Amino acid sequence: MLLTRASEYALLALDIIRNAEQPIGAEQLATQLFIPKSFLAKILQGLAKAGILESKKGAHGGFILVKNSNEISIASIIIAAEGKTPAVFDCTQYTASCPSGGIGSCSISPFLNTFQNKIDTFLHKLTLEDIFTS
Amino acid sequence: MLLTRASEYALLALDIIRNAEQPIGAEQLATQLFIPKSFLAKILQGLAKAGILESKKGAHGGFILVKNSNEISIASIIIAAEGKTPAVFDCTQYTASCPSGGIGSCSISPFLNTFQNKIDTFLHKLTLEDIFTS
DNA sequence: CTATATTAGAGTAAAATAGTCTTAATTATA
DNA sequence: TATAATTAAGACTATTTTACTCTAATATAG
Repeated sequence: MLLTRASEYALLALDIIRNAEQPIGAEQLATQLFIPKSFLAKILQGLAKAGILESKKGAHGGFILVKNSNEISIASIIIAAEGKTPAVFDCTQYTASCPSGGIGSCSISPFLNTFQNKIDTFLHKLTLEDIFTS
Repeated sequence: MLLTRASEYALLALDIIRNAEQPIGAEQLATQLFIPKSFLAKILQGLAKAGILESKKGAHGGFILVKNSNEISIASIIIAAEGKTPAVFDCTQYTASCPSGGIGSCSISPFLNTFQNKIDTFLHKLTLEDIFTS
């Protein structure tokens, strides 16, 4: 699979956060979504580090959006949630055993690159607003 | 990652097979590509079952293409190699714990479906000939 | 008949996924 | 200022997937 549960949870949580007026805590989000709190908390931390969310500590703290929904790309959300760009196939992971001489020089690299670019472009053009207002 | 090594090896092997006149054995392909023979053999079996390759047993046996390169979609190759369609995110895998009431009814399903369709379409339109003659 | 191949299926080691748990830091409010 | 609420950080763990291997059976050219 291209995406893991981290992206799923991130997007589900952001849909709630974007419609809220006040900061929402990890616990409330987790309860509302029926997902594990501590795992969600980790994901929200990542979104905050990426500058997508602002976190407020202490009583009545929680998370709020930093920008408008239409200024947040789905790509940035997924990259923050996954910790990396979602890859079609990552040759660099197998550096030591690349059948071809060097990374990116085998017969299937052109296809892999084209495919990856399609995905990157799709995700960068889409915003948080786009995917929920269909 | 969307694809695993099975797809990588399948495509690399098919590039060699399509340029050959005679059946090529799993061993020769594995040697030529510097990849494990028994693993490749398994993948080639899958391609044969899918009707992409014809396998010939016994001495001087091996694998040959059943159709022309431009009649074999990349989708069919990848599905045969992976044993399933490459999925963006497979909700059905988590049936028991779907936060939303039912599969396909949560707030991110429209996005997931659109994304998946983009990928499916891309892979179905591409043929084995396309990806090597660029 | 025999050497050469694929076929089928079980088994396995390493890595990734999907979490948990604990301790520390911060802050609103009584 | 004490305290309850809340995020932050990092180590730890169970389960699943990936990427294989191995063995025995089957088929076939010569």
